[in-house]
Amino acid sequence: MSQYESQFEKDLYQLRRDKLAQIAAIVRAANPAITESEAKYPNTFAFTSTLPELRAIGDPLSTEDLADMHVEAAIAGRIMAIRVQGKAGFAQIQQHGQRLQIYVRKDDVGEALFNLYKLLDLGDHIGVRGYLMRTRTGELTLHAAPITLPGHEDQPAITLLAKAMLALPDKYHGLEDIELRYRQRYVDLIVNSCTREPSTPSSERTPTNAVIPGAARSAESKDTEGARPPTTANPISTTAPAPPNVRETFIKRAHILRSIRNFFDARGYLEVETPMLHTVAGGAAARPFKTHHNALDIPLSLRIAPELYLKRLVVGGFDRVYEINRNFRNEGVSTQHNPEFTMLEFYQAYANYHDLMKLTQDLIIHVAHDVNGTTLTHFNGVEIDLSKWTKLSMREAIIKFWPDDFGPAPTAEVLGSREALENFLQASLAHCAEHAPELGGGIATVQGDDIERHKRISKLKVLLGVQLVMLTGNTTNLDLIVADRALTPDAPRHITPDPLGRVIAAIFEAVAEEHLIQPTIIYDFPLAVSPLSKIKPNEPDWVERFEFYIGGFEVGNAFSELNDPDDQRRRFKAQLAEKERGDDEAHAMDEDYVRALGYGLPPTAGEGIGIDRLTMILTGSRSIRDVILFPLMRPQTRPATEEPDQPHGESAE
RNA sequence: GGACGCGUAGCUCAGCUGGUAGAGCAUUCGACUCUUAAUCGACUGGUCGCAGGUUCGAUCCCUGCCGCGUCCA
Repeated sequence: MSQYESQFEKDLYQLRRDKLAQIAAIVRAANPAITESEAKYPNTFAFTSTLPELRAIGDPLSTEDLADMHVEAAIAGRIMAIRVQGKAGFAQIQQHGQRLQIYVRKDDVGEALFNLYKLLDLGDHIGVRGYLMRTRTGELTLHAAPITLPGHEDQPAITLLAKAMLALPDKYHGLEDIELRYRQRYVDLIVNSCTREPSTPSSERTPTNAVIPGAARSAESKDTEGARPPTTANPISTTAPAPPNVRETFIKRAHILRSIRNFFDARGYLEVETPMLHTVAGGAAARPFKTHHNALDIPLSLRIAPELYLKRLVVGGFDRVYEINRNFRNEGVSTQHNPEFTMLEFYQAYANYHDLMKLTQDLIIHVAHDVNGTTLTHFNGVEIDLSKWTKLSMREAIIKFWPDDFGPAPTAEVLGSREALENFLQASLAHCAEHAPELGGGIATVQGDDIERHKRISKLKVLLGVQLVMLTGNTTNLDLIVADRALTPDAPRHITPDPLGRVIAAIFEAVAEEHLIQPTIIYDFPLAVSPLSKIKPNEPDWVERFEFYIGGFEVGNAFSELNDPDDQRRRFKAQLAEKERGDDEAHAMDEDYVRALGYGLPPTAGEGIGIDRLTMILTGSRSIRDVILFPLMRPQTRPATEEPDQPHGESAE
């Protein structure tokens, strides 16, 4: 397979090799001591300021100030715009997500260096020495010229540091193809990391009021990475939604992780790392990735959760532990799922789920303030206030969000008995069929808002119909629900019914989840879906567990941990029975974990929070792939093309 | 796994129920010593995702496949 994706690319590569050789010749003519390879790919460049640092110095200063002060500097960065006009030229250099213009004039740098400048291309890394000035239009600019700073005397005003052999995408539109942005994240980061607005200062007339980038940020944010002016939204965008500032998103992600660690460190939690290679993948309901250890010749699974190991540590006396790392679940990809994702899990001895409800709110508010400076965030066009939380029990949520089209909402009693729920679901489906008959004729007969309503109703009809089937085990009445994969018309007439708790949990997801946009804690889960949680003192079918939802999806999951080894063994056995029934996400038996509980797990509460999803909320990213640097993609099959000549005889690496 | 949508130059996109493809930017060459989506002039660049089918003729219509996206599971 060719290393080039097109003839264009191959020609360009050769052209750039030629230019690189010419540049090396110019460099070596000026200084014969420099080797060919050093001239083409220098080892280093001694910059005096990062580009954001230099802008912080220069932005507040007026044209006159700059002329008086003669601020000399050496900077390094990537060329993101270049314009040559006769015997002078401008270029924009990008570093740390910011840009600074440079001005190169033949009179100042000499003929040889100006020839070198003309050999530069979009995307090249260069080092520039010079002094700050403002152009006629007021833009802060580094005027390339010899400088007198110690160590920089007699050094060239322009140094090529690394040549771009491939062309950057359109300088105006950038890279908008979503697939390419994920596959070639490096290109995405280059071109979608900076507002394309020229760095025009507000300071020409009122230098004292000028905004210094970074000055407005919180005191603990000392890193230049984070130092950006607040105007990061794409200012040029007119119609199409521009790609987000990718760099900003991932800087924020790092900030979120740092903030979480600070939060837990300050509360006496120990950060630990537990195995990712498991002999028994447990701690969650999910299918694992399977792999194999050669030397030991044993099958292994990538972990689906660190839960059981973290609780072993609490048994061992680490009363407060947390872990932030990758989990792997062998499931489909969507805007909310990536097969590998980052999870925070933390455990606290002598606490229960009520304590964690409080801690969760504190954590989210802490992180939001740390990272965004506010608890307000925008997601899917909705403003979310992360400081205002609602609490509903799962049963309350079902009642509250029960859709009108399905008649009156169930009562608490209905949700307490199989027979009552069966009768209720039958009545609800009948009510829907009777009161929304105009929507039964297909989507072509409905218009406008009704289409959305129709979609919602038919989706719910299927989901609730399926739950009725799962409740009774009777699949006879399948005409309603053939859309469901698990229940095709070929399914057997009678199947083993689901436990009541499972049906209730499924009904909750169907009717309530999408409404949980503002932060909401849903507490008290059915025992049937919670094999690791402690039972509620007065309700043997319900456990002390909550999940919290933001933006319409689950972000975290927490419970008072089951610490009775006998009960835990029974629950695992019940899960094995589920597995026998065909539920391949049922929990596996973990004998060693039960043994650990045998030594005594103190009363403990634990929680898992999806870091990717939390990052989505805090950065307003609609897709999980926008907060994962390299989301899983199917490998691309490039057409094989002949590659006859390799001009420089590359070694096979 | 299912439904719908998308795939045209390196990038961003046009392309009329069918007649072998266009623009801007980038590239290349030329002019220009304060430009900033620089400007002006000239040129180059394509197996129209892949494979079949219908047709005298397919980027366009049909089928299958591949990749991506959105929604659903």
